[in-house]
Amino acid sequence: MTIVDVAKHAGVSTASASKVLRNAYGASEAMREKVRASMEELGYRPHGPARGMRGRTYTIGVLVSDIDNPFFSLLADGVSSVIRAHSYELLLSPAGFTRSGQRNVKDALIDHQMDGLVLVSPLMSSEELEETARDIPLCVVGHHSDSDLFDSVAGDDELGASLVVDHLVELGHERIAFVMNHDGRMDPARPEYHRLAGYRAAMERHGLTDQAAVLDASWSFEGGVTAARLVDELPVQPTAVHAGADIVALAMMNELWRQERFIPEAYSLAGYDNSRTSALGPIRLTTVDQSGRQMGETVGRLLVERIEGRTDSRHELMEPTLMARSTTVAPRGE
Amino acid sequence: MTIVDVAKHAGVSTASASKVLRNAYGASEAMREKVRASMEELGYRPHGPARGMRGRTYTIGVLVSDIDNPFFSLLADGVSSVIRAHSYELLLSPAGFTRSGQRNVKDALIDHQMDGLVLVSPLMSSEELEETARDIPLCVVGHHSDSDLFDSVAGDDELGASLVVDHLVELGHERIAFVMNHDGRMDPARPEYHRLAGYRAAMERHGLTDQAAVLDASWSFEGGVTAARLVDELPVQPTAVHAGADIVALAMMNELWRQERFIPEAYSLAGYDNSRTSALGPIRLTTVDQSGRQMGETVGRLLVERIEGRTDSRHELMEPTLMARSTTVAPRGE
DNA sequence: GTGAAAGCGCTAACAC
DNA sequence: GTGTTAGCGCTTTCAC
Repeated sequence: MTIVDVAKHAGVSTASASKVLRNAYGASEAMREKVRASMEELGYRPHGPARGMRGRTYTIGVLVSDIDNPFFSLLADGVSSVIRAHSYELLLSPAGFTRSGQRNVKDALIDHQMDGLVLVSPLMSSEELEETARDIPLCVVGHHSDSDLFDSVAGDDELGASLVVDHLVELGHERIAFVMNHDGRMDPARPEYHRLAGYRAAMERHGLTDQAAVLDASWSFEGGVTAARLVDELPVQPTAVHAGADIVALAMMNELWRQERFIPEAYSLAGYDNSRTSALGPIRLTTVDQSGRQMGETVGRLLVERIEGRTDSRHELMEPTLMARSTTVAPRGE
Repeated sequence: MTIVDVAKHAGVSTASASKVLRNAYGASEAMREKVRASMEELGYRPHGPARGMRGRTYTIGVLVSDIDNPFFSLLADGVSSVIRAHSYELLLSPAGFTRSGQRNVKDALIDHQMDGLVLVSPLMSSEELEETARDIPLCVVGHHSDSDLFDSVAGDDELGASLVVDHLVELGHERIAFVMNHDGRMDPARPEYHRLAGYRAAMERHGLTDQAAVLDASWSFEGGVTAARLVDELPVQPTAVHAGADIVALAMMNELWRQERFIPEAYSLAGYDNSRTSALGPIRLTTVDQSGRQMGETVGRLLVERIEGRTDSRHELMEPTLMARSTTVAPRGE
């Protein structure tokens, strides 16, 4: 069942059938009807690789570290909903947490002639991203950039972190610690760089610079265990901790729970990401919502624009919102 | 940069270069060396669609409802690790929870000439699966089947459910309710059908048939809210509930928490899936582990075997294990 | 607005 | 073991 069969059945040339298939310019309405009817009747399905050979694959590749992240799920949904409307499909590829793994998957996606690429929080330098952008339309998520060669969509991490500090200060806290992901200390492309900056700026704005304490731990479950220990080792105990990311906060809660200590009795705790788990009854973690779905929609829109010809770059910053829940309360005795 | 360039550069025919590329039979070691060196030197990358046109795409498509499910993540990791060793790539496609959406995505995957397909808990009849299996090597996960046309990997749900009942009985429970997903009542292909059977069989084995109570609610967050209400409406309160799935148990905990009631004080509660959330400190849900990674590895192995030529079908049942945690305790006053 | 024909990069069949 | 060549299904000039 090929396009030749369809053309024969409809009594037109393959070229015309192809135009109808692609909704391309240069076919009369009558012809479109005829061809579409034949396609329907014959149950014709276009052959992906054959299309990819000459034209487009109508497929957008999305690279993520691992798929076990509720934020990615929302993001993928958002991208998917937008690009489907333009008859593109979405293909997701889990690439792991190593540079080489991500590079392999990225190359594989390019080899498969994806029409566009989405890289989510990639472990790649800005140079490598620009290199990639020369090969394929590119939109990067969660990487702050101002490159001329690709688009980016990121949360306003600075604002998000300051939202948390403002909320804690409003509750009466002064000694507020922040858990930092070491990797991003010096890299302005990373979200944690901006969250730290937002935390620092907000503390200063409230005249609390002296009360600030930054703990060094990776943003992972293991990092959360470390962070819980680091808090205890602080010379002066904070009354509140901004964990920087939900996964860290959840691990800290887990670790304290193991020691039969509880949040918010031990200290107030906030995360970042509004993961599904954070909303659950017995947890109710105060966090920051990034609206993954909306970010995904933006990504989809930017990528389709770029595939259709835009060449100048766009860099969107999305506004996060605070989700105040049960893990942040007024400090005791103050 | 095509295979023709590589062949020229290495001073061999394109056919030979192709053989080296595919690790196919019929090329001397000397030739392999030469060609590989040229590929390296020229930075040659095979063109996916061109390969898919004549031969294989070296890509396996995995269809999942949505990617926000920790079990899928482990599964994908497992599949990926096995197929990579055979130089296949994995492409994941979130297809949503509707029949039509899943069918569209499945068709798109076939159109793209995937070499094999993994369908995870598909919303498709066994007939439709057999239909699909005529088009493409197929392995289905979480669908109990004995079809001759495709392979399947599923957990031993009957055993899993009875493990939970045994555990609860051992703690001293007798009035143990089970939350059932209505959709699967009559369909022996569905996991819930077997979990219900396992629950019933175990209750009978313990002489508790009269104490059994099956509640009808969908296996979703919303279903969990309903289930919590249904438990309260039972004429005789159970001392323990097997929620059938973690998501249901978590929603039930969440709903009770809203009413300022707590697990296990209200009643003992068990889930199924060993989701990451279930292990967290403040939750510690008793559940059943399905070892998603191992299932994924099995899926990968079966699919590669089938792509390489096996034609008879395999149906693997994987043994689950009980994860006894804090939500199941001895009933009060007994 | 429509059709004929070339050719994308690769693989497989077959000849040597 | 190695090379020659046809052709996969589609898109895209370029005539008409």
